[in-house]
Amino acid sequence: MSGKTVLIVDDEPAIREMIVVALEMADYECIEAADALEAHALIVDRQPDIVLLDWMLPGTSGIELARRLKKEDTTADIPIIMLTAKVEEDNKIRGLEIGADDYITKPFSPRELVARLKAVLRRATPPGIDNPIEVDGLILDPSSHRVTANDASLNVGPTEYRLLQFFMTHQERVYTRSQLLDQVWGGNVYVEERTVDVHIRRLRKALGERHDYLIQTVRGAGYRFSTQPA
Amino acid sequence: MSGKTVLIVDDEPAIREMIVVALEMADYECIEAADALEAHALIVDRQPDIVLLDWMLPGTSGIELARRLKKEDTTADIPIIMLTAKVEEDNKIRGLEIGADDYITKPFSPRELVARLKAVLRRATPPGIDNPIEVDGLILDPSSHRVTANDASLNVGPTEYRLLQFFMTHQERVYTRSQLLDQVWGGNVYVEERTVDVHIRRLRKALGERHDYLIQTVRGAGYRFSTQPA
DNA sequence: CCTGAGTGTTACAACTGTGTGACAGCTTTT
DNA sequence: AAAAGCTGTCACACAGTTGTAACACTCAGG
Repeated sequence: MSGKTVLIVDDEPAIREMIVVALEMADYECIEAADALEAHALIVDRQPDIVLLDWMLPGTSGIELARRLKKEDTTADIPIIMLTAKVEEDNKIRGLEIGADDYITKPFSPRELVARLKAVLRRATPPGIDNPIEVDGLILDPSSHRVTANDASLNVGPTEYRLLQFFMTHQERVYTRSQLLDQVWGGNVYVEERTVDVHIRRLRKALGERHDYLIQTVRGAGYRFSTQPA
Repeated sequence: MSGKTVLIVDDEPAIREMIVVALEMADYECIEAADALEAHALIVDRQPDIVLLDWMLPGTSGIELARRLKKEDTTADIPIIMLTAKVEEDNKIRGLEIGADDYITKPFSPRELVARLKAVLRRATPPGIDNPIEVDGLILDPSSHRVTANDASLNVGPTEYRLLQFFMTHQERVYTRSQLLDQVWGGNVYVEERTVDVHIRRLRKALGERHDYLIQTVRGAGYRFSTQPA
């Protein structure tokens, strides 16, 4: 039915096995890795649709791997769900900042896992080399690298384009300035957070009055792309 | 109190009867099925909150039914507790057992059964930070940082949002102003207790007449979030 | 009916977060 | 080499938010 491939990265064989069973029942194809290196190789090789990544790994930590994946163009679009052992607020936030698309705290039920997986896969539009996204007449077409509204091409700068693409593939969710810097600018650049504001402004301006409502400010939190007018 | 519906699937009428008695004493509504086919029909028809599923069934085995339920979207979210006759140490079997949301080995005490049931049901709707919480049409969605009623976004300020989130994850219990300051404002700020009153007022106003009954004053004690109109 | 404590409500000044335009350094195009 | 475009940062303007005080109201007990 779905046939999606899931990479499970955890050093505990028992946990991997449990997840594999749960996911195979839900008709996912599973591949496994015990450490970050093996995981990285498998990701490049097999290009899974999503990665389940344990927080604690021997050697390179899970978060380190996540950061690296998000940095490389070929892997940046693969959704990541972090598995964390304890309920750690800091970890959660750090994980999301780095680019994990969701996180689950152990212990979790297989049902919960599958539900989250589905949600993330639904949300994350596949790397869409040529998968135009359309929202309320606004069209972003990655294949032609163009943004269109009412058959008229909009003049959108490179950064604004990436920003818009990220937003359109991650709608209805708030992102902090920090998260946006990680996701759109790419993890390890040092840029002021307020810079995001400026590019948001430029993006809104480029979208015009017809569509600028899509980029919404969430005071004290960040920004959100939503079709529902705030 | 709970009124949850439990489907009991077992081919032994005596065992079903024992379970029914135990669960009805704990205020669960019970429906029964003797085989997989009957069970499947009842699940689709009655949408129970949880399924108690015997491992060994005539015809289609219990695990077969479980797999099918998890595959179909309309039933995948219903938790399953497996009843197994023997203790199987084999990893694969254990994995399958865990593939359900919990399992119990016969013989078991009624008290244990009820305890497991409660635990699974509690996990089924985790008060997780990032799952939307819904009460009487009022929805708070942390991922989009939004409060909605009747498909319309409510205008809730940052502090009111945090306050509401705390209340919705801690319903049916009174909190003093001091406790609320600790929990919502964060332990070490010096703020007058009466400030809580003002934000309660703002929150009520934001919720509107439709929902402001949820925030209840407990004279001399503090405030409470409850679905029962005081 | 009166009283005092507890709570609701409003107004407001200080504060904080965000919008906006300008600008200098850079890179790419011409 | 010049022009055009892009980027990041800043300063200032502006609007939303916050905590507090003041006053109005409610409730329980005498």
